[in-house]
Amino acid sequence: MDQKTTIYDIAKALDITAATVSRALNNNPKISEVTRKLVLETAAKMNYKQNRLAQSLRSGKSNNVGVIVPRIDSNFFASVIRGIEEELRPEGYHVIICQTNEDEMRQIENISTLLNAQVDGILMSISNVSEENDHVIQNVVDKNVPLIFFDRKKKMDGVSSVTINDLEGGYLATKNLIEQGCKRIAHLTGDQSLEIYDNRNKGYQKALLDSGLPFNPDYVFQVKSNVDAGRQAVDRLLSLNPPPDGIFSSSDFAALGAIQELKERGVRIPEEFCVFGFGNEPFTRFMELSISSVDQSPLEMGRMTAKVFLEQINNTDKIKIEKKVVLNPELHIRKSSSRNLSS
Amino acid sequence: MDQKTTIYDIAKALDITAATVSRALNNNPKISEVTRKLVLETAAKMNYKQNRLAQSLRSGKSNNVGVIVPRIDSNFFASVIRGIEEELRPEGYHVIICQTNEDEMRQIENISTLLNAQVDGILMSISNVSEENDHVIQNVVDKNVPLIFFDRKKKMDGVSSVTINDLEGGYLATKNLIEQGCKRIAHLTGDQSLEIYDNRNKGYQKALLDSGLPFNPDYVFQVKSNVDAGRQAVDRLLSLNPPPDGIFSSSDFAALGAIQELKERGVRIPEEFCVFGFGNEPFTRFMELSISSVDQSPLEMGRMTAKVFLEQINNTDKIKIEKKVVLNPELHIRKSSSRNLSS
DNA sequence: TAGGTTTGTGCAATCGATTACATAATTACA
DNA sequence: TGTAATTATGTAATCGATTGCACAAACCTA
Repeated sequence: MDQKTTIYDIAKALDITAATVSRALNNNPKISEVTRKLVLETAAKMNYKQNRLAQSLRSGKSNNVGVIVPRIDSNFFASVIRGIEEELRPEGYHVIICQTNEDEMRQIENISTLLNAQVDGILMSISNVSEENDHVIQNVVDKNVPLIFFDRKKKMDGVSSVTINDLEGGYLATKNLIEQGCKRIAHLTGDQSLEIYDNRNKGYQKALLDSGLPFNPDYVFQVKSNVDAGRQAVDRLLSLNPPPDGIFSSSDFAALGAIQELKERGVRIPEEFCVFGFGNEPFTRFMELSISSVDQSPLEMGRMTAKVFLEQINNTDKIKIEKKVVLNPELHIRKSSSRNLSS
Repeated sequence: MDQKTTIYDIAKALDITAATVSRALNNNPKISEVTRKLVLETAAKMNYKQNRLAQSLRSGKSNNVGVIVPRIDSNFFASVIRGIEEELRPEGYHVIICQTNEDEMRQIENISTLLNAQVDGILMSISNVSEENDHVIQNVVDKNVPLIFFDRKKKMDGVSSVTINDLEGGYLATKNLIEQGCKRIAHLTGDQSLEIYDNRNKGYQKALLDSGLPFNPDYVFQVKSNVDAGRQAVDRLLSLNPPPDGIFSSSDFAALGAIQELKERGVRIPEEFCVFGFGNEPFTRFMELSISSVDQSPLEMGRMTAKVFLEQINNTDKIKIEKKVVLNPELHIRKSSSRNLSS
């Protein structure tokens, strides 16, 4: 009853061979119109569904692509995945999701099981950079399985990547704060082993330098990307002498925490203190005191990542393409950094 | 160079047959310890990776599970998927993501391609209810492919589902508004063909009834789940005579829009007007005027959906299990519906 | 030492679809 | 009418792993 009909069943029904059925179904020009029609009709009648597994085994293409992210329940990653899925579905690919939870072992496991599953490519945002990881990732490259990094990448020969210009994002956000009149801008950064945070930090420093403002290392805190971390950072920042009058946070969540803490302490935003976040999380624009933030165009990033993969998989040359796409960050300037400047 | 080593390669290297290699790798007790060790060592040396496609074709199990959602970039669905992935990964399953974008044709397409790909099960939140869809979904059941609905389900024999008690959620939220002293509570609902909205609506009406408050059809609007829809609804609600003094919205986004519009019109929340949302989106607790909302425990829903699938797939009896899991909604009462009651 | 077990491997089919090559049937053309 | 060209289909191998059955060797047991 839940028997699946195969081309053999169709063949038997029509007293022909499976080869003919296969050819008819694949529009092979060598098949007569009569037979083709007969096969198609019978296939429909018998409710035939192609078995992709068999096809994949034969062709060596699974039509599956693995996507590895730290977690899926973050607006950013979910949006990237949406972009990837929308771009790959029309091309006949299925998207397999793997989460690492920022755990190195899981990342290694995921890569390994994806390779076992014969995925046609791996699109990933790395969680961790370590020797062992390097080894496994290099393995993917050696196996000639297209690998594309997005957002959180890793410097590797022969690996394409799609990122945003984090340095520019950090630069522009900081510049905005400076233009608003902030003189002592603090920075909340993240795990420095990840390029994204390092680059945002560099952008921040470059902006200070370009504007002739001093760089004060005491104003830079490495925090987790959550609300509490932002609150705690403010707690410590306000105890400094002099305290800062602005924050560029690499995380919207930390920026929110900072704002909450500042408000509780009676600091007026943006009049006395400006805040700029990063990530353009939905809540940043929903707040009554909306939060300025750098948009990473995750949807576009996902689409682009998928496109780079498609280019790579359809590339028949023996020369490997190494493509580095860098998207431009976009500033969303909102109330948290908008003083009414009259000058 | 990117040649993949197969069990035949290992067999050749050791001058034995592939059958023996396969058995050794699968810890078949009929293999001598000497051979087993030799095979394992050689496999490691040759960097052998099992080809899951071949294995799947033979066994008829792909170890892939398809998850169909309207969209992935929503906090709710992303969290459910997180739960599903975390529960299924340890069991050796991969999760394939499909989005329908609420488009019926795409839903049909997705189901179809997932079946072609020989997934071991389909977990879905339906986008649409139509004749054609019924047909395709029934097809899944007939093929004996485990099918589980989550959140947005459909009444179908033999299909398990995991939902929350939406009626109870609507009831409790409305009750809360009543307890706060609201006398004329409006309701923003969604597509009535979806059970979830219908049930929340029913819960709302039941709460009114139980409390002896009149039900006024003019106070019920069907809206899209976005901010603008909430604003427009308030625009119309306030023109009624008498206008309502509270809103229970089936969507957090509409609730947010409603609040924004009310504030702009100078209506004080929660003093003059209370609002209760549904979904417990992250922003609801981040707002300065935090929004009361019904939590759907999406993570738990995802986990439970995966568990029900596992039970079903591991069930060897011929009797089909039809399991209906209903999770309890949890109220998160926040400022938007918290008057300081002294009585 | 003959006959019966046990143990470890090999043989070959199977899962379902595809395709190079072979071949039969038909048509074309001189 | 005979031969070449064309057309449509069949044969069988292949993708990689698994497994029922067969079988040889070694080990027991009376």
